[in-house]
Amino acid sequence: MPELPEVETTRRGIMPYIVGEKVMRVIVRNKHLRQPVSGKLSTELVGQRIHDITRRGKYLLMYADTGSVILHLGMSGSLRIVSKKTRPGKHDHVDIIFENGRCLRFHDPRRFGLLLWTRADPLQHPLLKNIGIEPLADTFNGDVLYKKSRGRRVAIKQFIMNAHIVAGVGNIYASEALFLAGIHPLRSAEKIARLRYRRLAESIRQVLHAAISQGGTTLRNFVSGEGRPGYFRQHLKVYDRGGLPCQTCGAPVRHILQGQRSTYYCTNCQR
DNA sequence: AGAGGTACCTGGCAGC
DNA sequence: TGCTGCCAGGTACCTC
Repeated sequence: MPELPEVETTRRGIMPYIVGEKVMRVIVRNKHLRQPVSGKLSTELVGQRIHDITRRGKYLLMYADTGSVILHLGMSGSLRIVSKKTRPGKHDHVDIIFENGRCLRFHDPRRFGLLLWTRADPLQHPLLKNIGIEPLADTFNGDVLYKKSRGRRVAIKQFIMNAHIVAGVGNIYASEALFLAGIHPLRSAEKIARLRYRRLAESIRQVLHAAISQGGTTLRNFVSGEGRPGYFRQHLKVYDRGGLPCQTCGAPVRHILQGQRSTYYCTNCQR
């Protein structure tokens, strides 16, 4: 479900309700996520205040008094702010309940998500310390991509979806950014010139910013922290548009599989 | 080191 | 209606 724009939308949606608030109780109904939810999450987090929520790639970091919660939504996860009296549904695995009566509810049917408690710097956690550059940071540009791509024979789409290269670009926005940049998704990363990487970096930033401004993309079931769907779906140029005419040239959008993931592109506009 | 495949898990939908 | 197979927004880990 969530790529960078959806995670960022979630972050912005939940922050006003829980930053500065004190945790009263943690309920873990199902601890079997990507890694088991540690009992320390409940024992240590209770009584602490949340000071800030940041994002690194697709990870959310909730900073509390003596440690942090590392949270990932996986393929199907979402976070909602509900009243603590709201009945939990089938896949509502974890609740973090605050003094103000609000509840941060983690919902994840496929359970590829993650909730960890750490007392150390979360950015130094093994899952996070090797994540690549933030595409929305000032330091991200085509030259960075160009340098990292030398000697990389993988297809460019898989290259930009590699979280150790760029953080947060998932399957939807990889296809979209390549379309905007006019680059064929099967092209080998090492065979793309510096100038084209500059255009690609700009396209990645552009599509991520645009998606965030629309509250992300809802294909099936993404909802923000406040329960709203994302409205970027109607702005998608190629993703999930297989067989439909390219909005630039009219040729049918092609759908292929790359590393078991769907890729969409225009054979005419992307070279 | 890089690349490719596999595993984790549930639900929805198309096709029979 | 019900079964089967495939697909889905992610990523870590294994092998070669």
